[in-house]
Amino acid sequence: MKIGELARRSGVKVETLRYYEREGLLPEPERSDGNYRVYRDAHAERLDFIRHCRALDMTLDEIRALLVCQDHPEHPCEDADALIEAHLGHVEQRIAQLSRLKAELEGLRQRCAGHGTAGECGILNELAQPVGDVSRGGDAGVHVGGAHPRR
Amino acid sequence: MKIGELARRSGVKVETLRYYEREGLLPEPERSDGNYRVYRDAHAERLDFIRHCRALDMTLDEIRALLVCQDHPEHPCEDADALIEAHLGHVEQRIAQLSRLKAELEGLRQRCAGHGTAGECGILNELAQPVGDVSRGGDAGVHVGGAHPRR
DNA sequence: GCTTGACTCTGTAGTCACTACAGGGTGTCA
DNA sequence: TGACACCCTGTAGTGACTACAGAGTCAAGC
Repeated sequence: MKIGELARRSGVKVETLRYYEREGLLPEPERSDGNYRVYRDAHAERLDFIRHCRALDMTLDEIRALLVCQDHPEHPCEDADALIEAHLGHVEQRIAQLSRLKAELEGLRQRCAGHGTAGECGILNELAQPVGDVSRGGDAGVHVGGAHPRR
Repeated sequence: MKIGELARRSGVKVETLRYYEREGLLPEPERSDGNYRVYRDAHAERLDFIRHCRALDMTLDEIRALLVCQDHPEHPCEDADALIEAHLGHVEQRIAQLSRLKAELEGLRQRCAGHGTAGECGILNELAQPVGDVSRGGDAGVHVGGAHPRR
């Protein structure tokens, strides 16, 4: 199948497929006479794996490491286990952090009735205070992103 | 005060201060004879505001919008309120999403005892399945990042 | 054979919020 | 005069894509 069909089947954009190939996640497929990429089912399956991992918010580096495990089924799977464990830790940390943000935002919201001037607004006045202990401090190694989309 | 002192006081790196100036978040300070930036207390206060907003995971665009509200204290503060409300929604969506990921990761972890080969590993086998309904679908406009740090 | 249009190719640049560097200038102290 | 800390501008790198320009390929219809 050509790249467009793989894209439609998998829900991954054509540009992203080429990007994954450049990044070494998808092996280079054979080429047709006209230099078009020709994918096989094995590519589609590997892509399922990658998509599944990305849906779990893993980085491409983490996925690369898991793919190495998958490519060596005779090796012990401790590395894969450790990676999932660590990633779970990151997700939990991020949830805790966002929960703290949520609490502060709810507090902020309550400070304004919504029909005064900006000068009297409790939200703006509160934000003008130096950062409290809600800060994102301690992010080191969390690797689970913030509140904004990446696409 | 010079840029280094403002950086030390605020905990924001020198390069980031210059970046905020380029981005129009911090007004251009006056310059000394030697072309050094000379900051006043008003700059430090505005920086507190920005830092506070960043700690709440707002984008620079959102912060810019809030700064406009702050710079016009005579205007009504509805825009600021709406922005906080929308941002809170994003944070809540992201928490819900990460909670789903967490549940799936915990399920994955249970599938492997951790002392077999990669070929038998329940984690790797599960990841090889196409993405279920855990996908990040519906991200549109969430703008609260994933599970990885941005610095 | 020719045209149209959908598809594909490579390569480059943009996104966000910084961060890191190169190559130079300034200020202060001994 | 030299050493050193600090500052300046400008450029490029990060991750995971996304978007585009300019060119080539392929099948269908005339």
